[in-house]
Amino acid sequence: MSQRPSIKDIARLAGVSPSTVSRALADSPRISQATRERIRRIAQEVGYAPSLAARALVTGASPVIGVVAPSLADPYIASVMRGLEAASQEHGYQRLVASSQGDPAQELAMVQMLAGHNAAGLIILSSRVREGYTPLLEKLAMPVIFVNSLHVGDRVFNVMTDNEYGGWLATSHLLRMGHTRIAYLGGPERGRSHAARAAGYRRALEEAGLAFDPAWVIPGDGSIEAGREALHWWLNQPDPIRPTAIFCYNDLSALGLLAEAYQQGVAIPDDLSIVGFDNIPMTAISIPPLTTVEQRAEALGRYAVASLLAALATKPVTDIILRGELVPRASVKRLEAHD
Amino acid sequence: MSQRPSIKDIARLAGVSPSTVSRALADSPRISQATRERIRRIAQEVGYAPSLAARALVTGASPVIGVVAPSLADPYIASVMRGLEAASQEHGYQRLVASSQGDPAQELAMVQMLAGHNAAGLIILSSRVREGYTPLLEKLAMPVIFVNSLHVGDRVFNVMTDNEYGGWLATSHLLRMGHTRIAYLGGPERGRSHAARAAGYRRALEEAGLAFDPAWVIPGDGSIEAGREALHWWLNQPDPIRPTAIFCYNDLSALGLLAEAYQQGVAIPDDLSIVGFDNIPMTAISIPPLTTVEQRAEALGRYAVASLLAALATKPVTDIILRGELVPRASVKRLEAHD
DNA sequence: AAAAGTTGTGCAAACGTTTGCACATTGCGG
DNA sequence: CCGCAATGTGCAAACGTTTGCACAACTTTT
Repeated sequence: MSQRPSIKDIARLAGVSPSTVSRALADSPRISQATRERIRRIAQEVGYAPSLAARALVTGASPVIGVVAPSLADPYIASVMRGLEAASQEHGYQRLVASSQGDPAQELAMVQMLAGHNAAGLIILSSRVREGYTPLLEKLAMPVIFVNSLHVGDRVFNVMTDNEYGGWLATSHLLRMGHTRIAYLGGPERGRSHAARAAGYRRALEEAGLAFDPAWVIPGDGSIEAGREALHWWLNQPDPIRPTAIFCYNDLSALGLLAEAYQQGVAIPDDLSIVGFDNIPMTAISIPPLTTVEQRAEALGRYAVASLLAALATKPVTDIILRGELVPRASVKRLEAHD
Repeated sequence: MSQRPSIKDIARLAGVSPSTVSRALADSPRISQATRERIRRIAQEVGYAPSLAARALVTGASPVIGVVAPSLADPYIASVMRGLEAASQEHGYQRLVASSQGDPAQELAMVQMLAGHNAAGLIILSSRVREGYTPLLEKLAMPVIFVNSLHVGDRVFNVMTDNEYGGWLATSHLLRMGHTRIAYLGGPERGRSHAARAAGYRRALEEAGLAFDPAWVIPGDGSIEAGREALHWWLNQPDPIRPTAIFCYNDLSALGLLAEAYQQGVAIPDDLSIVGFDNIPMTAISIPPLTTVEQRAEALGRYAVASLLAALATKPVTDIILRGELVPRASVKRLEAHD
């Protein structure tokens, strides 16, 4: 048996027509119990696996969900993937995963490719494409779910973390703990999440009657390295007006900051308080454990699949916005009220 | 344009036959320059994207590599993925990724499914299936590369870390640093890597004239939690003969051990020395930075793709074994030689 | 005992490509 | 002016499924 067995081979062995085999395997009610079982048994014996390509061709859709992510190395993405993974598995869908390396052009190319696979639908994580999606999305015959970006279109839906709220939450927490000089370590410039978290940071400050100072928005890209550099930025600030706290775009850079602080002899949280974002697994075991904003990444993934499935069933779908909670740990110090 | 345009639509618009369109798009030399360009232009205009399902059906293979991994949440797997990702992208292959949640039965099911997609080949990471692959592999019409497990078959090849050597390396390092009471925190029981690392651990001990004591192989599964529990195991050992060092199956559990030690007031490395395995990014920023064995995960991924491509081109392929190096950091203390 | 329904099966078309082969047109040498 | 190669294009089969329709063999109703 050098070639994979096809439905015809089974038909020959069972002495029936290919259509009967197809129906027997698909549990059609028009097939007698006896035939069904005989065919099933033979299929089992020869190790039959249906050609999904052929099936996709005739039915016009295959049971795969196309997933595009900017990177697979990011633990936050990994968590979303887990949610996607679990939820899609439960519904018998597989995933075709492509990563765009954070490059908008690549992202568009990946989407084109996945479309060519007759994917049932697309899930796009943290898109780096801002404009320029619309013409492409219109050509796509399948529904598209964006996770943590915001796009509009005919069969386009969104599932997101309320990043503005998250940024506000983190900053408010620092304010409540008595901090007034709070910096923000930013994320990837083109990402929407970064802009929203920054906006929440700004709103919290202004609500507290504090001025927003663009000089205290530290450029970064969400990497460990960016966190290390942020610590040096901090060290270079003139002492009296130095920030007492930094809210970081994500946990990864917060962790980098923590590590560098340890090496440079800066005590966290005594000299400097830190808040992260995402609540990745590592934050629970960092030293000190990191105060952060839960982002419910796994839930994000599950909701994305749920929305896609609903769209496929042409049920009504609405955009979903998830609010995380603050996870207070040990990287923030309560400051005395000075008077 | 509600439906995706097909080759026939283009043919009609260009006033030629579908076959001519196919050839023009495939750069066949039998098509005149003029026709080729006209067809190209039209295809561009209508936003034509070929149906990969149809192509797969007739050519019998599609440009996707099936990848099976036990989990996507593991940073070591993430690194291998990055290598796979980059290398396959470079050669125009896409990846269909499925995760088996560490369950052998699921793993087999995933392989079946990927076969149904006419994948060009399969790459299987850290397989949890020991026997029982052979009948399936024989039916598969495509080459299969196993990463960090060991299977044999007609078009089956292996790319692995020399885990036995790695285990030996880690243990030898501890011995060289003066430790004689060394425990091993194990990994997933069914995984081959665990067995090999344990074997290396044992060999190093025996070469040094020390007895291997099965009671000092702490059961674990490579999770952060397993590391935490290992610390409590250590605390429960009677003091005079307590191990002075633990070699951990992977960095993740070593990191968990570190965190728990910090919480319980156990000083690393003063009270206890730790060596991990994998050299995941986090080890560089843990406190203290973790001594570990580099596993060259990204290289593993690249080599896997390279082997697969070679097998597809029916070039000779040999199994590849990668040796990592010890990455000495600060989690191991040098013990005085007691004369 | 004929008509009508029920049950199980097969035929053939369709999905969008690729590709071996045949055909038509052109230009060339003899 | 005929034959022949070279060049460009089309026809039709094939890939492995699914599915609407037709049909045969029974079973039930009248």
